[in-house]
Amino acid sequence: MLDERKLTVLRAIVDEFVTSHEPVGSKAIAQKHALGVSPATIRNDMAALEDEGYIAAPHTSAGRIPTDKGYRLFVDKLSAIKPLSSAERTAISQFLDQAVDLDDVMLRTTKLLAQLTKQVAVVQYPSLQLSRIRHVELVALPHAKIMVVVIADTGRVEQRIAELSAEISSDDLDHLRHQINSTVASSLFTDVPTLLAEFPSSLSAELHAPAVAIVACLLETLVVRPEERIVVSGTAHLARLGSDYSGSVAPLLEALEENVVLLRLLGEIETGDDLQVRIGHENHVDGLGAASVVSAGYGTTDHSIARLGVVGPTHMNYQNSMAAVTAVARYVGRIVTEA
Amino acid sequence: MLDERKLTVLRAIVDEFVTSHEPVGSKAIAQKHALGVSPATIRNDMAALEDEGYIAAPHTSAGRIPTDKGYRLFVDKLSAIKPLSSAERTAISQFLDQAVDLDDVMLRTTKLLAQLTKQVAVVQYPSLQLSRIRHVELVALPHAKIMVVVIADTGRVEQRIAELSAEISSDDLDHLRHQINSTVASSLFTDVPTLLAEFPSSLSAELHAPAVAIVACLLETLVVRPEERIVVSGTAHLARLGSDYSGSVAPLLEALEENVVLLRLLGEIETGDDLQVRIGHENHVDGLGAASVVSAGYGTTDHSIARLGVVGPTHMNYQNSMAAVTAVARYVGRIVTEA
DNA sequence: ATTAGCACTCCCGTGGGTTGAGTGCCAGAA
DNA sequence: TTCTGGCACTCAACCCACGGGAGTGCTAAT
Repeated sequence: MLDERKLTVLRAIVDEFVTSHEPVGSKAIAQKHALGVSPATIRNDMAALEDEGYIAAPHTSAGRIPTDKGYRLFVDKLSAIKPLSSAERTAISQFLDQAVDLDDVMLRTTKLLAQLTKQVAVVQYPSLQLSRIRHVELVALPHAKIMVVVIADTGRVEQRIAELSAEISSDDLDHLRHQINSTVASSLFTDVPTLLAEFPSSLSAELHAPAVAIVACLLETLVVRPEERIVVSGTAHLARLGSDYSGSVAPLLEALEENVVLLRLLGEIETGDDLQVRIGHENHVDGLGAASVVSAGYGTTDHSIARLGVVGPTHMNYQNSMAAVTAVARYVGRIVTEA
Repeated sequence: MLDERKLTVLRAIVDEFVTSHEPVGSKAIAQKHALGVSPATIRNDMAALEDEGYIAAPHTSAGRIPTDKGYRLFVDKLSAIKPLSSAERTAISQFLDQAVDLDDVMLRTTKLLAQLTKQVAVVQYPSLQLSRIRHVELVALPHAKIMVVVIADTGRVEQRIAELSAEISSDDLDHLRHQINSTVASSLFTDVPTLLAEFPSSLSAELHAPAVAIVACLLETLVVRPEERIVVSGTAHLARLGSDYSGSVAPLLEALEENVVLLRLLGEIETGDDLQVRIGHENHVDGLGAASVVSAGYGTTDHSIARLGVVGPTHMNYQNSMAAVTAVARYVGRIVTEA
């Protein structure tokens, strides 16, 4: 069906269109890509590619542009992800190593990805679902309120206010803190409900009520409604798109502000090597039919704790994006897990 | 120079242009605004307004559009800030009261402002410079590292890692924590350097080194490099602008990602009633010559701790924006200071 | 299987004519 | 003086016709 040369032609069309953003004709391919055949031959191949649905013509007398299916084949079979230069790699690690806390790591990562790819970068905070508890801190506030601070092993810090029915003594609070920490320290967030289920009953009567309130607060924060945080950067790159982007940027900007949509775009957290590319309508999000997402999980090599990626037009430079996403994910994973 | 009717004409032009985004002519004003005079009279007034620089004509046979100077006069003298409806007010307070922690308050505030004004909303976290310390927590980590967590009275939480030269015992850490807290609790962040200057020397020899490291970390976080956080929302509204916005949206999007620029846009933190409107070139930021910023401080009534506002095209609806910014600032100030 | 040639299609830029909204100015009315 | 109706003028926007050109599909020859 598709012999070697037809694939080469498809690759040429994608390459060309990605740089020029204009329909590419048979002549241009014959000249710039030195296939040793005439434009007429290319035309026949192009007709075949069009029949198969890999390319399409905006109108009769224009060149061809790749379809989603064409990009898909290109990404799967025709593009070698060339690794970044060593200069780039050292730049990445240096920039990220300057980060001073987790927020800073996340911020720097988005900035970096956006700059490397010239696209919009999206980075998810380490998921609470997959984190372990490093420490739980209880801070007494006025009016019988307790601030519950949870520190995850990834450096992520969450806090919430619990309201008690009565003031609690400093000693009792110390006791509670110690008991809670020894119960849940270094266990998975998802295991916390089980571990703390019987906890209040194990205490003396007067500590029972405050313990219930605090545990409820803890569970609310970590399990019932764990906030999946996301950082976005590089939206200015969308302004470039303007006219030669078939969709409108409005739905894209909207999607970038909706955590739920973003998480769906980034995809499920998987294990292992999971560089993922979603092209055009594969995203199944209204208004993003002309957008692609390149994403990967980060964490330890065999265990992702969150995802990051870039969002751009379907005619983006996939090799570059894939390389950058892969490299950055590796570095961030290292930083976040070793901290 | 400018009699009453000319001012009315200017107001009419601004009103009309803000809704239609198209140059407005003398006939339209005479009809829609029932001034009781003929278009010819309006034309004379318009000629005068143009001489004074309040309005301008894109080309000979088009209507007039307000200049920056025109908007300025409009905002200063011609627009009554009509308060929000009581329905809107209760909606605001209900939505904000659902917030579960400071991050949530900030996030909800931007979303709310963006929705109310249909513009880009910008909210600054309570400035560390103006906050008081509620509590300092020290958490021992593996490898002789200490996580220093600072909780401000506004609910803001900052954390940083301090590296010690040797492990420290749990008791010693408790001692340090207690000493630090009793020294700095409820004092201004800016006073912390003075308060802790002599602190390490007051300790026993073996606690001296770790105390120095921890205090250094604390100062780094709070004073030397206090991170001014900012949340932005509603960028999708920029997509609407497209053609009838004289500037490009690219520099706007860039500015929105640069904290430094954003802080400059929001303006200095002042005391008292400080609703501020910067129109077009008054922003003194390249590429934002066609953008306006409406901002206000929030906090207690006599003491702002940060600012929030909206950014939009110069032809935005100032009354609406000013009302929304004022109202939201009041509610947020209440929530943040009473927590 | 490849290629040269050729007719065909259709986007796009150009130029001219027309339209219409809006202006500026003037002369007369209030 | 101030306002108004009238009128000539300007100029962006729109329409339309036209030609150039890029690119295609088809066919016949290699």
